[in-house]
Parts: sequence; structure tokens; C-alpha cells
Amino acid sequence: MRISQFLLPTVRESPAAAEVISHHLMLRAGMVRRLAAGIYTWLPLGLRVLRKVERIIREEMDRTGAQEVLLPGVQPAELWEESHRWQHYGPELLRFRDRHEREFCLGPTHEEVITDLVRREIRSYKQLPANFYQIQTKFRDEVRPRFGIMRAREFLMKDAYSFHFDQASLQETYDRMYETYTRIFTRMGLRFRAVLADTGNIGGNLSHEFHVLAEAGEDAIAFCPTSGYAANVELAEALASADTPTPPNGAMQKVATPGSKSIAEVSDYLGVPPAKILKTIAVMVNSGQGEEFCLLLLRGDHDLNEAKARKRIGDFRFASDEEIEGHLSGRAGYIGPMNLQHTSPDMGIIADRSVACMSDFVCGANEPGYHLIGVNWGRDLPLPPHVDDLRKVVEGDPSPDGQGTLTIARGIEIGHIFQLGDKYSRTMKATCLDENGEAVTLIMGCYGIGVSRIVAAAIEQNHDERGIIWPGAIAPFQVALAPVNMQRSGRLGEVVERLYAELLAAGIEVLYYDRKERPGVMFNDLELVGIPHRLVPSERGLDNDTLEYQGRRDVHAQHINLDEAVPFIKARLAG
RNA sequence: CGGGGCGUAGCGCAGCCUGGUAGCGCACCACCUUGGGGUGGUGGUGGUCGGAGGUUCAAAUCCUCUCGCCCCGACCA
Repeated sequence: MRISQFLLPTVRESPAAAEVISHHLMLRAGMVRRLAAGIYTWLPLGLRVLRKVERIIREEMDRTGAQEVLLPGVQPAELWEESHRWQHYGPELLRFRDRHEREFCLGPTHEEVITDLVRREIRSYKQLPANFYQIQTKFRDEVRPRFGIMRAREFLMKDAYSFHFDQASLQETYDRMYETYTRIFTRMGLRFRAVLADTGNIGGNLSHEFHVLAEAGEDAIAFCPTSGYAANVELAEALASADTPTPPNGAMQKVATPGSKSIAEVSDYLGVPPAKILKTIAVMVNSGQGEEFCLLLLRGDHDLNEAKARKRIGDFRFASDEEIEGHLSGRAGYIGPMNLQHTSPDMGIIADRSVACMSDFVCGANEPGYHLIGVNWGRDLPLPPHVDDLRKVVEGDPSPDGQGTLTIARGIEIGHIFQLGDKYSRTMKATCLDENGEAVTLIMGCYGIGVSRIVAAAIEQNHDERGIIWPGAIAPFQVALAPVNMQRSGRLGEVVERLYAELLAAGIEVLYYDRKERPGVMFNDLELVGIPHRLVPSERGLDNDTLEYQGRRDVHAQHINLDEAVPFIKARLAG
């Protein structure tokens, strides 16, 4: 491709709004342009990368025997009503009416459509198992799209849905998809990790996420280098400590802590480490028949894991200051589990496991402006009857599998596989006949890959101060042909044109920088765009029939013979 | 949705407080210059100052409404 005929609008500055490196670089390198919040146009360069990613996915999916389909982006409300997600999905589902006032939505995912297809078309166990996939634009009306392509509203996704007669068959396909994903991301040159994941709203039994390891990742993942255990922090269990509380050191006292509400403030004011302070979180639990006030107790240096809390107590929200004052004599910032037996004997209190091991700790006195110090379970107040795992694991926690300790890393979720079970097939009545002619409800798996997100994630993981460094497998071009001052030398021009033709003839994807620019501009452009290999023919190299080669990560260029340029590059690409 | 902020040329910004008819850098076009890491110069193209209404002799500037965008939080297969 001649750059003079290729829309490659590189820019020196990018919009101040870009928050993450991949967003900056994709704008600067002329890969994408924003059209509206979370909605992007892919320019020729970006699209080439996207297609490379797609192709790898398609090849590997086809290889596992999955069948490609293309499901509609616009979906009728009836299907979503059938699965009850029309009510449950929330405002993330973009809904609208057509001219006949019929309701539709833009598909954020396609479980309903595929289940509908399968229940109509698949009748016999002999047609199972089956795995259908598509590469489709999805739309999710995110509350706050951000990070450019990483978390857009409109994005490209590969989703696959498998249908089975029994769990063993599902497990087999699930395992195969796990291997396929590993192969796909390995081929793309990504550093990634598969982790156990929460099944979340989508439901089901077993789930793994695939994360690209990168600082900008929105998810925290916990893994154990010794045992190989890896899980999303949402899921990783914080084991109960074997420690027991140490005996009390002194009497409980009430102390004034004016203006100190947060753990950090109380810690500073009293000179007590956060681990010795009890964090009391007031929540309103939705019990089905109205809301119930409940306290969650954590150690001051720990964070609440909302996913765990939700599993333990059901759906909840944080209580407002007014609600706190309505249920306790304290005020937000000064609340604690003390003396509640008298006022609210039925109030739900759940303590995190680590809280049970605390002694001589600090907690709110349920009196504005005061905390209690030297508090001990048993002596000063009873240990709450409910003790459970409520917190997020932290670096150094014991691994849940009992071997070694956990390390925490940031990850970008690029793939997710689920064992869905019969959640959709049951509500949507997707059955087929077994050997005895009996209708059996199918069980399902689903498998997603964030195609467009991978492009951003790859950049997060592969860049330097000059720009992008594409892994070969997803680079928009393999080779940049970058002559120095070609316009000044007819002799050089001829050589370069011939070389370009030879590279093309050899089937190499080459970007030919034939624009009349100073070398500095050209080199900066090419490094920003991140093409892995660069050939630099020049007048002075021509004198001894050589040209320069430099890999995008190389510190120095090397001289190679003109005649050997094409075989040299071929060898590089093969290796 | 709650809190905060920003909309002035394609991009990055100044001007607004204290009204007087719009500017800088980059990019773009032409010519000259330079020629292995974003050369230097001259000239030029491009803006109903997000939109609507109001105040005023006069509004980018003051007021009201509105739209869009961004940040923090809540939310999130």
C-alpha cells in the first residue's frame, strides 16, 4: 500500500479527553475517530488490525467445528420478554419503537435470538452438540463509556453459543473452548491469563475470564504463582485466619474524635493503624417485601467485596445518612456495632471473617463525634452471630487452594466463557427429543471475545514512548518501506519502486512511505503506527548496494544487501 | 442518576471576571529554504464563539433555558 493513497491521518496531539494510552495512540495513529460518546469510526489502518484479529478468531473457531452465523443486531422485544430480561436488563439495553409502534432493542448479546433459532431448527439429539458463533457489532448503552475503544458502547464481539444434551457434553465443549481461547490469544501475541470468574447476572455454573495483563485494566485479578490458582478478585475467597483474638490489653474507653469520620481520618487522629479499626458499613437490603437495614463489619484496611455481599444477603444498596440516623443513635462516620441489642435486636449484622480475629480495636461509638477504643469481642459486646467472607482479597492473602499466597494484578477482560446451564433454554422452552422420544431441555454454554477491545488491549500491552509496537500477527502491515529523500534521487526512486513490487509479489503486506516528507517526520509516523519491520533504502546505502533494516523493538539498524532484502524479510516473518 | 467541569478553526488552547465586532500554536494550501529523527521563512484557506431566547446602542463575554461532551461516584454480559 502506498501511503500517498492511504488515509492515515496521524496527529501530534490527541483530544485531552483520552484517558488511557491505547485511546491516545489509536487517535494519534489515525486508527479510529470518535463519532459520539462510546461510538467510533474505524479508519483504514484500524480496520486492518480489526480484521486480523477477526481472522484469527474465525480460523480457530472454525477449527473447533463451530459454525458461523450472523444474527440480527436489531431484536424484537417479545424475545426479551420471554427470557424476562426486558424487565431485568435495565437501561443498558437500548430500546426503541419502529413506525408501527412495535418495540425493539439493539442487541447487547444474543442468547435469546440463538435460543429461538435452535428451538425452531434443532429437533433431535442426533444434531447435538452444536456450537454457533458470530462476529457482530453489539450495543450496550453504558452509563459512562470511557477509555475509548476499551469500553465503547458500540463494539465488535465474537459470541458463541453451544447446545447440549447433557452436562458431560457441555463440559467437553467448554474445555475445548478454553483451549481454543488459549490458542487464539497466544497466536495474537498477547500476555494473558485465564481466571475463575463470577457468573454474575448471566447465571450458570462455571465460568472463566481471559485477561490481558495491563496496568490500565479495569479488573483486578488474584493469582498464586506457586499453585497456579487464578481468579477474578470478585470471586477469590478470603480464607478464615487461624489466628484467635489476643487477650484484652486494657479497658474499653470512649474518646472524642471530632471531625474524624473515615478510617483514614480516625487512624491519623488516634494514631492507630487501619487494621485495628472496625469499618461499619450500613446497607439497605432488598428483601422482596421492602428494604431492611443491615450492618456489614470489616477490618479498616479491607474493602467490601460487593459481589460476595450480594451473594450473602441479596441485592442491596448503601444506606443514606438519613437512613443511618433513623436506625442508629449514631451519625454516618461514627457508627458501630455497640449497644444495638437494646435499640434494634433484630437488626442484621454480618462480620467479615477477619473481624472475628480483632482485639483491642476501635469502632464508632454510635454517638456523633466519638469512637470507642480498646474494644474486645465477648467482653464488651457479643461477636455477631453471622461471620462470613465479605472482603476483597489483598496481596499476600493465602491462596484459596491452600498453597502459597496471592498476588494481585490488573487485567483487561478480553474473553469470557460460561456454562449457562438451562437458564435460557428452560424459560424459552428449547428442547429436543432423546432416543426415547422424550423432550429434554437443552443445556447451553456461551463464549465471548471482545474483538475491538483486543485491539486496544494489545496496544496497552505493546507500546513505548514513540508509539504502538504491534505483535506480528495483528499488525496492520508487516513491513514499512521507508526511503530517505527518495524524491531527490531518480536512481533511488527506481530501486525503491522495484523493491516495493518485489515485496508485494512475495505476498508481504508492505506500507510504502512514498510521501514527500523529511525523514524525521516519516520515522515518527512509522514508529507511532507501530509496523514491526522497517526497510530504509537511501542514496548512501545504494553506493554499496545495501539498505537498512530495523525491527520496531530494535535499538540499532543493520545493513543488508539489496538483493537479500526480500528473502531477509521473509525469514524474519517466518521466524 | 448524584456531585464537579468544559463547549471559541480539524487538534491543543487564549480571550469571558471588567461587553466595543475573534486570536495563538499545530495541521492544511502555495512558494522559497532545508535534506537521516516532527527544518526555517513568507503568504494564504478555514470560525453564525454548541443551540435558542433575553438584557444592551452593542454579547464569545452578562442572564435564562437547552443540547453535547468530560471527570468523580453509583451502575455494569
